[in-house]
Formats: sequence, C-alpha cells, structure tokens
Amino acid sequence: MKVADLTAKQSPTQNHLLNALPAEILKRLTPHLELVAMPLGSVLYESGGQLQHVYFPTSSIVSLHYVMEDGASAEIAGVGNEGMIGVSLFMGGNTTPSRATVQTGGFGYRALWRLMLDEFNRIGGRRSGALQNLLLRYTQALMTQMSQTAVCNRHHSVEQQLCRWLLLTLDRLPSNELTMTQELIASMLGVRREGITETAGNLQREGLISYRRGHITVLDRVGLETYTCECYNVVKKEFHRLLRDTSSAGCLTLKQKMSLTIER
Amino acid sequence: MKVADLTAKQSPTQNHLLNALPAEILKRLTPHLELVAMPLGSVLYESGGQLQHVYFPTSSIVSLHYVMEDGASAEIAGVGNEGMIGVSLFMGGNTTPSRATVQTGGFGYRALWRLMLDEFNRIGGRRSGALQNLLLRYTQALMTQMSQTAVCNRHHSVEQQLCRWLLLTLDRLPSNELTMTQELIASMLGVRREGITETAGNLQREGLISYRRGHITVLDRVGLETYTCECYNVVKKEFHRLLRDTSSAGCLTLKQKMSLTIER
DNA sequence: CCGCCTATGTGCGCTAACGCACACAGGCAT
DNA sequence: ATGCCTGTGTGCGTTAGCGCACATAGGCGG
Repeated sequence: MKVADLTAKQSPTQNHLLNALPAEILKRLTPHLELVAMPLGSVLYESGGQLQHVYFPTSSIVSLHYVMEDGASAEIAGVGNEGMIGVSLFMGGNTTPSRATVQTGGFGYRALWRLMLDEFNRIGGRRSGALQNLLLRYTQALMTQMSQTAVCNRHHSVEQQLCRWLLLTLDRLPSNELTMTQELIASMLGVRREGITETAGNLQREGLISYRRGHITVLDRVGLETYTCECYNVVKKEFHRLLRDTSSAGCLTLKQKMSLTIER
Repeated sequence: MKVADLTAKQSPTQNHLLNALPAEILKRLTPHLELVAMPLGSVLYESGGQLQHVYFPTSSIVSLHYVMEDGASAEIAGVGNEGMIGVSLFMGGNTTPSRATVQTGGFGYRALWRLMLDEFNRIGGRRSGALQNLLLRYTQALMTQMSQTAVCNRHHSVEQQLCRWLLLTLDRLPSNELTMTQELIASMLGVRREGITETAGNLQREGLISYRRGHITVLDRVGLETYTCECYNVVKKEFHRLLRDTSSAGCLTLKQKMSLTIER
C-alpha cells in the first residue's frame, strides 16, 4: 500500500474523540485540523516544552514517557486513535515533565492550541461545552492508565506487563501486527531488552504471538488476555465506561481481528 | 493538645486550594463546607463507588491507591492540605478504580458533590470560572504525581522511594513528625514491611530520621533530599508551578521546620 | 548476490527485593 | 506493676531481573 492510499483514506472521524463530537462542533473544527504524518521516533513534545499543537492520532500511536537524568526511561501512558496528546493545555499547565514520542508511525490530525482552547471554553446550549465534557472524560481515562501503569510497575512480572502492553497497543491498531523492535518495547516498559527477548520467546513458544525482526503478530489474543495482569482490563473497562460512544468506532472488533489472523 | 483545640483552630483556608479561591467564591462555598474528622484508616471512597462528597484535607493526608485482586496494594498518589479528593467528579467519571483511604488522621472539609459541580461549571466574569481553573490545574499536578509514581516504581530503590514518600508526606504536615507505622508505609509503597524496617534503620543510622513505634521524626530534611530520587523534585516543582499562589499558605517553611526539630 | 548494519539469542555472575519464621520490645489496658 | 498486643529487628534461602559480553541471523542497500 502506498502513502497516497493511506492519506486518501484519512478522515478526522478515524480518531474516536473527534468522531464522538457533535456534528456542529466537528464541522467548526474540521477546517482547522491539519493532517500530519507522524513518523516513528518523532518527538511531539519535549519535557517542559510549550505546546504548539494538540494531536489526534488516527493510525499512529504516541507514547507519553519520562526520561530520567541517567537516560533511562519509562512509559507513563500510550495514546492512539482513542485519544489525544496535549491534555495539559486544557488543564492549564501547558507543559508536562514527560515527553511525547511517536511509537508507531502513522498519521494524525493536529490543531493549533489557541483554537482548541477556545473551543474547550466555549459554552454550548446548556452548561459546559460538549468538547470540554468529552476531553475531561478522556483525561480521566488517561489518569486511570497512568495509575495502572504505576501499579503494574510495582507488582507485575515483565511477562504480564508485556502482555498488557501488547494488548493495549493492539487495541489501537487496525491489524494484528505491530511494527516494533524488542529494543523499543523494552525502553517503553523500562526493562532490559534481553528481558523482552526472553519473554517474547516464551509467548512465541506458547503460540500466542509470532515475530520476525521488528514485526510482532498476535496469533492468540484471548491467550494473551489470560497471561496479562488485571491492569489491562482495568484500563480497558475504564476507557469504555468513560468514552462509550467512541470506543468502537473505526476499530476492528475482536472477531475481525481474529479473521485477519486466519487469513494471513 | 486536645481535640477541641484542634477543631477550634480549623478553617477552610488551611486547605491551599480553598485558600486560593477568590474571596467571593470562597464566601459562597463556606456555608456548605462541613468540617469532618478524618480518622486514620477510614475509607473515603471505595473502588468504583459513587462520590457523595468532595474532600479538602486540612490536617489529614489521604492516600489514593489501588488494591489488587490478591490483596496487595500500591499507592498512586497522596493528597493533603495542598489538594482535594474527588477529581473524578469534575472529570465526569464520578468514580475511579482506586480507593481513597486516610493515611494520616486529622481534619478536613467536605462538600456535597452537587454543590461543587455547580460551582465548577459556573461561569465567572470572563470565560471559565475561577474554581474550574484552579481545580483543573490541581488535576494536572495530580497527574504528574501519578506519572512520577509510575516512573519511580519502575526504576528506583526502596530507599529512594521511602525518602521521596517521607518528603512528600512531610510537606503536607505542620511538624517534623509523622505518625506512621512501618507496616503502613510498606503497604503504601507496595513493598515488604521488612524492607522498610531495614531502610528506615539505615536512614536512622545516618542521622536523617529517628523513630519509635509508629512515630517518625525527620531530623535532616536536606539530607533526605540528597538520598531521594529526582521524582520528588519533579512532583514538587510541578505542584509549585501549577499552584504557585497556593503552595506555601498555611505550611511551615523549611526554616520553621528545622527550628521545630531543634526545639524538640 | 554480497556485505553490513541492526535485531535477536544466550550465557554467565550479581544484586535488590521477596517470603517466611521467628525473637524481641514498647507501651497501652487492666 | 503486669500482661499482652502490636510493632520492630534479624536471619536465612529464593528469585526475578539486571549488566555485560558475546554469538548469530535477517534483510536492506549496493
């Protein structure tokens, strides 16, 4: 598939948050949404840097992570087509101590901060605006993800964490294949690369995944769910509860994913 | 000091958030703020439970933590006189997967959720209301704390984490003494009790703290700061940046704390 | 088709933290 | 003053994950 094909198929509604907006607001916003390529590794925000744009990924996945003084890092949360990068704008802080890096290359839409902020504070027919309402709910979902990351980091094994991470990433992608080196996964989870090699090897031996140099294919999603810790489900449920109307749009269902696997 | 003395001295302005509100709003709110005792161990919210009140601690400290299926737990963030319990109300979720438990007994003010929500959505003279603005900034500070907890859990030693935790707790208290068993600290950090015994023993040997059955006194605050990881400072700075005007009110300065130590 | 860069596999020894099993001791209730 | 409960000290063996040092192998560019 060529890049032209990919961009041709892009639409703001592929981002679940944008898709969940009332038609009126989306219409008002659309002319100001800029489609941008988000290549692997590009840094959307540096720690402490001022926000220029708010990003709505469609086919890309972004990792919010903190880089320590000694260079080690740890992911705090991930953001895909279910979410948005730039919550701190609406919270009033405009910047965060964490960094936002593209973890899976793809596309997304962005809008200038001023525009989004105005819309956030705009008053609809009754009390607060629909955008504000939606984004605040998303913020809470994001907080749940952060919390659960903290819990998971404390108590769960690398294997459990890898499964959680694979599942969360998978849920943001249209297919069963992640383009992702073990090195990169390791740096996301904040563990050794060898640790990932080992656990991924186990999962492959168990027939749950298969991989080749930088590509991981999930073969048995349900199996992964039994290997992961409760953290995955906590996050998943909370996203669903808070963003019901938006949680399935444009995303393949489990069934569709399974059939994709079989085709392969 | 008797309980009567303690309650007599209570005022909503001892909570930094309340204190930072414009006089007009605080005046409107005050009649609806109920002073409540918050004894050690009491549960303000159960995981998934509906919020009835929003709490503003004055002399108490509350721990937001997640309890796992196997009973183990981990703290996600702490809330003292700098903050508020019940952010999820404003975010629109009304409930969270985590639990809120009083970790240091004391007092606080609470208000019925309906009232707070109305005030949150009330429109001031210009764009959004002052309460909304303040609480959103607090929410971001809370997110920073959660994020840093995740990072710290991943990369730092028990000793570093204990120092961080002691400092964060100390910053919320009027004196240099924490009333706190090692068992409780361990359950907050999600580590073994023996691990705390050992580390606390080291810190005592180094002359940084001294303790006796359930009471820890910080002797050398600056020393602790050199032992802790960067996480403490990240959280501290971010709180200060986001809530400048509120960050010192009612709180003893370092100097005052040191002199308290010397008096002792 | 070849070479090379980069990703992955594997094997050490090492350490922090765990789990468990006690021994001891402070301080509140009687 | 005397118990006794609860908090603290200590000493094991065990283990997950680390750090390092390589060996191998996939697959892209020439």
